[in-house]
This record gives sequence, structure tokens and C-alpha cells, in this order.
Amino acid sequence: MKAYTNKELEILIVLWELEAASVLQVHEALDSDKGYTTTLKLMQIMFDKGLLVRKKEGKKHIYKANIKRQVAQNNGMRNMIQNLFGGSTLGFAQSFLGNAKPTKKELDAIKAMIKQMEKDA
Amino acid sequence: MKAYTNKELEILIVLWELEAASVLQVHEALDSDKGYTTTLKLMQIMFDKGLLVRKKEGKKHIYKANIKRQVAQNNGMRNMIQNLFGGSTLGFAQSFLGNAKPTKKELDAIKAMIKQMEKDA
DNA sequence: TTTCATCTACGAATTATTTCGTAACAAACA
DNA sequence: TGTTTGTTACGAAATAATTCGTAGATGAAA
Repeated sequence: MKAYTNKELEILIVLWELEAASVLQVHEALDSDKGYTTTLKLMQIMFDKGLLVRKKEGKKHIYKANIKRQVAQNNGMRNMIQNLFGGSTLGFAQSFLGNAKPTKKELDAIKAMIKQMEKDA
Repeated sequence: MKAYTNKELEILIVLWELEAASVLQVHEALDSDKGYTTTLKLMQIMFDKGLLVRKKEGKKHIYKANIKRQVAQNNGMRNMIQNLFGGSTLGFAQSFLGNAKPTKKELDAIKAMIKQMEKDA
């Protein structure tokens, strides 16, 4: 997967949310204290890297993320399990349950997922 | 929590593994193609930042991580759920089950954890 | 057209991170 | 003692990432 820096991830997150957006829209969504041209430049760089796609519309560009949120999620997940948890699935699960503090409803949904997995296996 | 860069995390991981180690030991464990003084400098910076502690032993320093692995794990977890998953516990759980591909045994252990949580709640 | 308000492009400054060379220091020991 | 070896300290170079200013392009409006 194409690599991205932290700021770039922030922009990807905005675009996953907005689907498609102009630089101005992204800049406003970021609500940062940095200048507009900073966001512009970052998005241009991301376009050059292939992280974003864009099409011209009037005088502006409309950008989209060129990487699926789910792909990034899966990579982040694998990466974290491998590095921070040394590959320990159980340690990871434990930290997850402790930190996400799932509600009763969510726990039920998770149990259902597990049941489904067991059936598929 | 104190922030750390990527390279710094690599060193933390080694130290969590080794418990306590000299620069040389860390450098060897990293098995990188960079010079020894690079590792040395990084560890000095981390010491200055308070990420590591050390004690003199003979002419060398023995370093330890000054941040618990579990704390870093919990932070990474919260961070990831919040950013990459937009706070969606279920999305996260789904990605986890899909990527970690827990074995039957691990699934059982996870179910036990859930049962325990439900009892505590 | 000319003017005006947006936008983009892009070079360059700034800041953060990583890397390394060299000097100096400390312990061991010939 | 003086030489060798392993180690630290530290400045500074190299690289990467972020930020911004300014010039120029584009479309809309007078």
C-alpha cells in the first residue's frame, strides 16, 4: 500500500467522510490553524503520489481518496498487532475490549460475528 | 503520553522485549543497516525526552523504557479506533476478526473475555 | 473587454527526524 | 604509565515533512 504521513492521513480521513471535496472544503473540515495553501500543497503532493485522484470542475479541483478506507484500516490493524502487540492476538483483543468499552448491544454483535466465523471455518 | 517517532517506537519495542539493554544490544537487536552511533544518538534523544531511563554500569549505560508497553498499546488502540475507524467499535471489531484470523483456541479465549466483561458490567 | 474574486502552481523557508563523523573519556591491561 | 578498546557526547550534515508567500491562471460579473 502507498505510504502516507500523519497529516496526509488526516486528509484521507476527511475525504473518506466527504467522499469528494475541493481543497477549500477539506481545509475547512480540518479546522486547523495552518494556512490554506498548506492544505493545497499537501493535497497536490498526495495527488502526485497517487493517494488522491481529482477532476477539474470549473476552475477548481474536486478530489477523492484513491485508497479505500477499509484497506487502510486493515493495514493499520495488521501493523499494530504485529508491532505494538508482537503478534499477540489475545493481547490485542484484551486491549480492544478494555479500550473500546463496547456496549451490551455491541458485545452481542461481536458475539454474532464470532459465531459466524466459527461456522465459516 | 509522551510522543515518539517511528524509529523511537522500534527502540521501545526492543526494550520492552529485552527489559534492560545497552546501546549495543539494542543496535544489534534492531539489525538495521544504519551505523551504531545512529542508534546511540536516538537513545540519547529518547533519554532527554524522558522516554528512556538509564543507569551507568562500568563505562556503559543500561537503558530501560520509561513507558509501559500496555500504556502505549492502549493509546495506540484508542487512537486507531478514533481516527481510522471514526469511533466505530463494530467496524473495528470486524476488521480485527478479519485480519487477526484468530484460531479456534483464541476465539474461545475471546469469548471468555466477553463473558467476563458482561459479568462485571 | 476589463475587473474582481478564486484557485492553482510552485519555489523556497522552516521545522522535524535521521544519520554519521570525530573527539574525548573510561576501564582494562601490557 | 601509556596503549588499546569500547563507549559516550555532540555538532552538524542529510533527508523528510510541513508551511507559506507570491505569481499567474481561470471564470464570472460589470
